[in-house]
Formats: sequence, C-alpha cells, structure tokens
Amino acid sequence: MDDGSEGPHGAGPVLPASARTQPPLRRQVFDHVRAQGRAARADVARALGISAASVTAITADLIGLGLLREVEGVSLDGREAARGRPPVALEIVPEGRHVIGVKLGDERHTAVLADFGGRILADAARPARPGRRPLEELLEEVAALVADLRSHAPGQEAAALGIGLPGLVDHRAGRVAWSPLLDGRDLDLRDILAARLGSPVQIDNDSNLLTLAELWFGAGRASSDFAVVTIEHGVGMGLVQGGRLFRGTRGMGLELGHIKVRLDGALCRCGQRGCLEAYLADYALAREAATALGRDPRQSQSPRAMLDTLFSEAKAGHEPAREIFVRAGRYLALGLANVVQLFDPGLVILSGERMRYDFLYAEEVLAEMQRLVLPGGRPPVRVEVHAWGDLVWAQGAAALALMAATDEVLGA
Amino acid sequence: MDDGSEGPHGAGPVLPASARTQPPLRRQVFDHVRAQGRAARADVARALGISAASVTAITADLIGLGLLREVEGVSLDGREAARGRPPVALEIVPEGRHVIGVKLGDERHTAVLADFGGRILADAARPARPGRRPLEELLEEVAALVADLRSHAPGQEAAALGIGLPGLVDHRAGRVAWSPLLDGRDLDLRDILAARLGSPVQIDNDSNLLTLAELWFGAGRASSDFAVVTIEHGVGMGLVQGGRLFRGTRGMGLELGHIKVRLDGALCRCGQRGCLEAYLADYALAREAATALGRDPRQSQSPRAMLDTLFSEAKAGHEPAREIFVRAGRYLALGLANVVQLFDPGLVILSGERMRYDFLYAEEVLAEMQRLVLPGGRPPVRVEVHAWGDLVWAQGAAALALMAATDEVLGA
DNA sequence: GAAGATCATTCATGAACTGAAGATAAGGAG
DNA sequence: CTCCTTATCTTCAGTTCATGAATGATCTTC
Repeated sequence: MDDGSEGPHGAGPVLPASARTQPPLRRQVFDHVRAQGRAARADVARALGISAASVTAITADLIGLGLLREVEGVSLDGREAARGRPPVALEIVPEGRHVIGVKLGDERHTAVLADFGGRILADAARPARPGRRPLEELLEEVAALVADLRSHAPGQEAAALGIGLPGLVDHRAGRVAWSPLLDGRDLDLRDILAARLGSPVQIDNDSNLLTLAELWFGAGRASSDFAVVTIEHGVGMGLVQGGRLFRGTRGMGLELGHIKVRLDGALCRCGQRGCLEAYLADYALAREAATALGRDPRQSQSPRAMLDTLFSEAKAGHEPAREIFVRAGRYLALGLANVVQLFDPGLVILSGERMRYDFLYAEEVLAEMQRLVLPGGRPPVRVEVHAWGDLVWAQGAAALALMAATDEVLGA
Repeated sequence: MDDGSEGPHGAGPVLPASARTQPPLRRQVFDHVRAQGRAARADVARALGISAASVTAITADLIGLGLLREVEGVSLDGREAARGRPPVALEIVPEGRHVIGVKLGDERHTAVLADFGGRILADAARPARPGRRPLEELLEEVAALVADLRSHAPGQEAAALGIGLPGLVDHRAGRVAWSPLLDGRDLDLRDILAARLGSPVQIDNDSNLLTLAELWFGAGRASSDFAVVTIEHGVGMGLVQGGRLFRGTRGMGLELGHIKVRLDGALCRCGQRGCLEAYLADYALAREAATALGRDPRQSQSPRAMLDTLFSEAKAGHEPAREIFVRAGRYLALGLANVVQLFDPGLVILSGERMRYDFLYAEEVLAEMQRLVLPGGRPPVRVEVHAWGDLVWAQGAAALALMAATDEVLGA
C-alpha cells in the first residue's frame, strides 16, 4: 500500500470514462415516458426533478422528431378527479422504430417484433434441434426465423435486433465464448449476424434476456433491485441493481449454475464436479431417474419424458422419486441462499419455462432458503415465482434491441 | 408479463433518481487531481474529455477556494522531454481538510489521521478485548482513540470520520445490524458517534474498508474492477466495479463467509451449517487443531496460539496438521472460484492481517481455483496476495471519510 | 361566474461549457 | 541569436441547456 512517504502519491479511484457521463435529458424524458407508458409533461418534470419549462422544450423537440406524441382525450390513471387544467398525456410514437428480439433455444427458437414503445406486434417460432451445430447452420435458422417474422408484419424494417442464446456470451464484445448451440469457440457472433441480416445486432446470454424482460416488462416496473434465477437445462441468473442490468466486470459472470456447492461433488456437464447445476438441472435429475425408477438405462427415454415420469411417480408417493426432488429442492435453497448472501437483493424471482416440477418451488424450499440466510436486521428477501410463457425470452431480446435503437436515435 | 394487449403499458426500467445525476465537473476535476497525485491542466482536460478552457476556469475556481494549488518547478513524470510550453502541475492543498479513519477490531483498534490529499499524517492504536460489549463502552474506546490521534497532531480538526467494524453494517442507513464487538442489534451507530464526537461520521463493514483502501491507495490505482477477499476471524469480501464500491442492493451483501459450500456441513459460529467460514476461519482451524495434535481440549490454549502450533507442526511434516490446512485450502479455492464465477472480476486480491498460514495461499490452491472456474474464452483471473500492515484498514476508513468530506465541500 | 387548482407555454436570464484566437514558454534549426 | 515549432495555458465571445417568473389555459368547486 502506498504510504505516501515520497513524492506525489495520489489517492482515490480512477474512474473510467463510461462512469462519468449521464444520458442527455432528452433521452431521460423519452425513457421515462416509455417506462410509464403514458405521462403528462408535469409528471415527467416531477419524476425527473427538472423544470416544467425544460419538459415543454424537450417534448416539443421530441414531438418534432416524430418520437413522441400527445394523446387526445385520455385520462391518466392513478390520479384523482382533476382539479385544475387537465394534463395532456404523452406517449411514444410506436411506429418510430421497430425492433426484433430473438431467443435461440435447445428445443425451439422464438422471435418477436416489437414497436418502439415495447409493444409486441408479432411473434414467430421454429422448432430447433438440441446440440451444437456449425455457425452457418445457426445463421440460416436465425435468418429463416426473422424472415417469418417479417412476413407476418410486412413493411416494418427493424432498426435493431437483439439475440440471446445459452452459453458464455460477452455482450460488450459481441462475442460467444462458448454455447451449447454452436460448434467452435470465441465467435464474433454479433458482427457476423449484423452483416448477414443487414441490421445492427446485440447479443446476450439468455439469462440476461430473461432478466431484461423482467426489468422492462415485469418486476422492473415496481422494483429496481432484484435477482432472477432460472432453472432449465442449466441454472442461470441475472441481477438488476438500481434499474440497471449487472454484468460481471468482464462482461460475463453470474454463472450461478457453476458455483461449487460441494467439493468433489456430482459430475456436471461442464466437466467439473460439485456444480449447483449438477444437482438441479434437467439432466441431473434425469440421470438419477433411471436408477430410482428401476429402468434399464440402456433403453432410455428422452430426458424430458424421463423427468415427466419421475415427477408423476413422486406425486404418487414413490419414495425414491420423491427423494430426488427433495434433494434438488435443498440444493436450490442453498443456491438461492448464496445469491441472497452475496447480492442482498430485495426480491428474488424464480422464472423460466420449466416451472412444472413444483416440488422445487415448494414452501419448504423457500423456508429452508430463508433459514440459510443470515438475518441481519433486514426484512427477509421476497421470492416470487413467475411462470411466464415461451415468448418472454424473446421479449427480453427485444428490450436489448430497443436499448440499442434508442441509443442510436437519442444518444446514450 | 405485460403483453401489451390493453391500454398504455409502459416498458423499460424506472431508474431511481440517484442513478440520474452525475458529479459536477468541479468535483470530477478535483477527484482526478487527487487520484493522480499531481496533474497538469492539459492532462485533466484530456482525461475527462473536456475543453482546456473549462479546466482553466474550474481550476481557477478551486484554487480560489483554497482546495487546489500550483506546484512550482516540478516535472510531471511519464512525460518525455517537453517540446512545448511546460505544463504546470496542480495538486490538492493537503491542509484543505483533515479526516480520521478508525478501524475497530477484535484485538486492537487503530486509527489514522489523513490530509485532504489522502496522505497519512499520524496513527494511533489501542489494544482491545474481543467479544461483545455495551455500546457505551465502545463509544468510550473510540473517543479515547480519537483523542490520542488529536494529541499527536494538535490543531487539526477532522472534517469527517470514517469508522469500520466487523459485522453487518448498513453504510447508507448508518446502522449496525449486528457486530461481534457490540451488544444489541440495529444500532444507529453513525448518528450516535457523530453526536458524541462532534463531527460527521460514516460507518461501514470492515471488509468494505479494506476494499476501499485498495481502491484509493492500492490496486485501484491500476485497475477499476477487482474483488478483495479477506480471511481472518471470519471470511469477508468486497467488490469494486468501474471504480466504485459495490454494496449489495440493500446496503449489505457480499457475505462470502456465510455462503454455503456444503449441505449439513460444519457448524459455523453464525449457528448454521456448511458456511465457508466454518472451514476456513481461525476458529474453524483451531477446533480441529486440538484433535489433530492430540491435545486435551479442556486445557486449551488460545485459538491464536493453537493455530501457531498447528502451523509449525504442519510445516514440520505432521500429517494430520497438514491435512487441516490442505482441506482449508481446498475450500478456499472453492470459495474463490465461486466469487469468480459470479462476479467475473479481472483481479482477485487476497488480503488481511493473517497471511501467515501460507499453506492457504500456496500455488496449488490458486491452481485448483483456476481449475474450478469455467474457462469461457477469457484470460484466467489474476490473483494477488497483499500482506498489508495493520493500518490499511484504518486507511480505508479514512478514504470513507475523505469521500464524505469532499462531498460536503464540492457536492456529490 | 368567481375562486382556486393544476397544467402548459413563453421569455428573459443565468450557468456551464466550448471553440477559436492569442499569449506564454520551452526546444530546435539555421 | 532569431525564428519556427510545439505544447500549455488563458481569454473571450458564443452556444447550449436549463431555470424562474409571468402568463395563459382549462378544469372543479362553490
């Protein structure tokens, strides 16, 4: 440590340039109106702590640009019978820009077309095959999906595309370090896709997609600090802090599925032992199912079918089957407790498509999680289970694209 | 999830007001000069991306306020033989303000007096007894320590005090939820101390103190993203992201010592089982030492002496003793791997006073940690061991006070 | 219909920052 | 030594951005 014994020493953090700029007020006004859906000028002024005069000027500008518009004869909700001059609601001009969000998955790919206000206009889906494939093949699949979507809503050019996929994705660099869908490593997928599709592209990890979906369309409306945990093929998480998505300091991180919960523990598909995923994910349950159900492992069903069988057996009281879910539940409690211990979010959202195995989300699991957390004089963490549909992920991808498109129009 | 099927729906995060303001330029200039130790106006302009004209105006202002001054006849380093007009170095006027940083500990309390530039002018220490005590007693101890310091450097009024202590501390609220040094719970220690000492006070968790010390005086000079892990009585950590200290979303969090690394594992002093601390901290090693060394547990030495014995035995080749350190090392590797997996820092610093048991920091431990981390196409995380002295914690507390004092003079 | 309330606009003003031009202080070439 | 080049620093007028105060608009209430 510099003890200052000689020469000029310097003290205090060296902030990177990115931490020193704030979005221009025009951008803040626009974002606020979009976040609220509709807002009067006076609301904006109060919410952003700026003068009414500024709001008038800025909104006039945005209206002139065709990005905002006044809404006739609409009463803003959450307001008592007005006493004075009625407010004039403003809203985003939805046709200002359109964006496409794409989620690439193990079983299917989905996509949505959204307007500039974040409303979903159309969606599309294509079955996909699990496993890794050459880059070219995946590009074809994305192009076909986007073409489907464009045929549903003709004449809408997408100002930006957001694309999410499982694996290790560096959003900032636009690179996929590794994905269960892709052959190869360290692919510059963002630029390759942008060249192929002719639109700006943003890519991200699928857990971040789901978290963005919550931030833009779900829990984020009420809370600006929360964690999202998903359990599917793998175990993922995302974190929102102060209304912003937390990305690891090097653009990755939050690999909850691969935190170690036991020395020399169960084998994970990543090749290591003791990962949380190895006790919780689809394949982890499925490989125990054969033993528990006394099946011949050689003539195995698909993992999915196996799990369904296991689940119904457990429901019916089959003890070994039940035990599998109980243990998985305890590990889930442990993983959630670790998340709370480290990030201290006010709210934890359990989300994802596979909410069927509700053993995992039983009262006892959540109770055990609370027991595993130091009390610390704060209210216990809230836990919500969000069993959204398939399209949510693509909506999160659309949010990614919306951010990029808005950056482009109004500056970061 | 809002599917936008009716009415205005709204999309996008609702940012809290705190996320929307940036520090005024005067503050940025001041902070930059302090961070650099010395800097010419032209350097500041380049670094902050503002015009030279602004820097001249702002520095003239700050010089007028007595906060900055020009340094005569000093060549700035990192610059070749000058071609043009030589730059004029600026520096913080150290006498502008003085602050005191205090670290309260199990065995002793330490304190430093620092000038406004962050240079340490004096220090003081007092032995302390471990264990919890009434609030009044701790207040007395702090007051006595501060009095010692003031007597060393008379005539220096402290513009702010930073105080750190172990336990669950909510910096923002200024409240101590629980501390191993204090009877009771949920004490508004910040305000109580401020009233008692007659100066503004900031309080924080001691792990954050150490992290701040690194940020202000150590690793932060070169890196704006890193994690700090300490192993002492407990296991703590701190995180810096983009040059800013990460505090959990509710002001706590980062309780690395109490993440669970094993279901139904070893008993932790927090009363739960399977905490990382229960495999790594002083007391965890000490309680196995008695068994390993074949001592009668009833006539036990102090934990500290016990550990020293254990360590020398292990060094001498005593296998059970060695085994204790080996296992602790493996758990350390696991804990570090989890930190990397979740936060993805570019640099991990192992710090704290107890770096003696170097078994824990052996090559093998760090190698095992790297093995436990998903590769992910990024360079492996760097690990540094910083065996700073006792005063570092108090320096971190001084940094806390410096921030507060600077806020007060120049605005947040 | 007058009073009161709330929202929106206009306009002069002020603060913050900038660009351009010039002043200053060195080294280097002739 | 003089002049040119280079880089730092300063000056100053101008732009941009946001504000406060005054005004107008449009509703409810009495």
